[in-house]
Amino acid sequence: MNIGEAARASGVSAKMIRYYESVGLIPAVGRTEAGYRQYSPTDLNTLRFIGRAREFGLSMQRIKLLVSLWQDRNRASRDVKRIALEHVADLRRRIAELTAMADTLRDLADACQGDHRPECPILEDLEESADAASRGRVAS
Amino acid sequence: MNIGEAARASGVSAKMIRYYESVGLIPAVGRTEAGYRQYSPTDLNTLRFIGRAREFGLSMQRIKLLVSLWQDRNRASRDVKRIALEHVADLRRRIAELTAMADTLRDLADACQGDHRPECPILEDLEESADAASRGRVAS
DNA sequence: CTTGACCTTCCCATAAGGGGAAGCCCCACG
DNA sequence: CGTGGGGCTTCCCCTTATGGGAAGGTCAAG
Repeated sequence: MNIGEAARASGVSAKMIRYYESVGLIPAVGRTEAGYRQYSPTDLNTLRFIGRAREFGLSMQRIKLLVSLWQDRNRASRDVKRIALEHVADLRRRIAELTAMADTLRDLADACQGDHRPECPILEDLEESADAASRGRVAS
Repeated sequence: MNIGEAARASGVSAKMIRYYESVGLIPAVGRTEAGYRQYSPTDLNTLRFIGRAREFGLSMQRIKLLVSLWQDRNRASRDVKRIALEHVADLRRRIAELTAMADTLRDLADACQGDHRPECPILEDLEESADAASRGRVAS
């Protein structure tokens, strides 16, 4: 199976398949005499696994670990679970950051008339808090 | 004021100040005969404004718009509010994505024993759902 | 045998920075 | 006066994960 067919069958672009190979996420597959990469059904499963893991937002680093565990029949589920929970913790941290941003900005926008007049609490906050924020940084 | 002092006073690194200048987010400031950039208190305010806006996760694009509105005394608060609300919407979309990832992964991890045994619903899901996901992509 | 679809590698670009080298500049201390 | 250390300049490379595209080789259908 050529890379294009593997891409269509796995949902991973040919570009990314080559990239995953280059960074060692997947082993280099066999080639035809002309140099075309050849993919087996087993290779397809790996690609689909990776594509699915990407949908969970897992980093290449963690996916690399997961793939090796996935292929190791003697793995301990403990190790898999740890990786998953680390990622969940990362996601929750990121969600908390974004939520704080959204809430504050939403509050400011609520206080903004949003009409033809120039007065706007959003700009005032960005301007005024800047002093406090920079003092905070200097002090820390 | 040299760039280093401006960086300390604004909380924006010298590296980023030069970057903001290079991408046109801030105008090129004056130079000494030796080529050193010179910053005025007004320039500092702009830098602090930008730094604060970055804390809200706003993109360079939107900050560029905000800075120009901020400096335009005849701006309409409507325009400012629109930019802020667009960003809030972006944040909420991103939050929803991350939340879905975290919830699903957390559910899978909950179902995983996390002991020495190899059985793990996390890996099984990544493996099995891959087919459905790729079929979904092919069909769409 | 040509044409077009496919494959290869290589380079470039993204957003928002960080790291660091080479070289010039400035000031203070001895 | 001079020298040393710290500050400034530009330039280049690195990051993540991905897309775009050029130049050139390959394969299969007509």
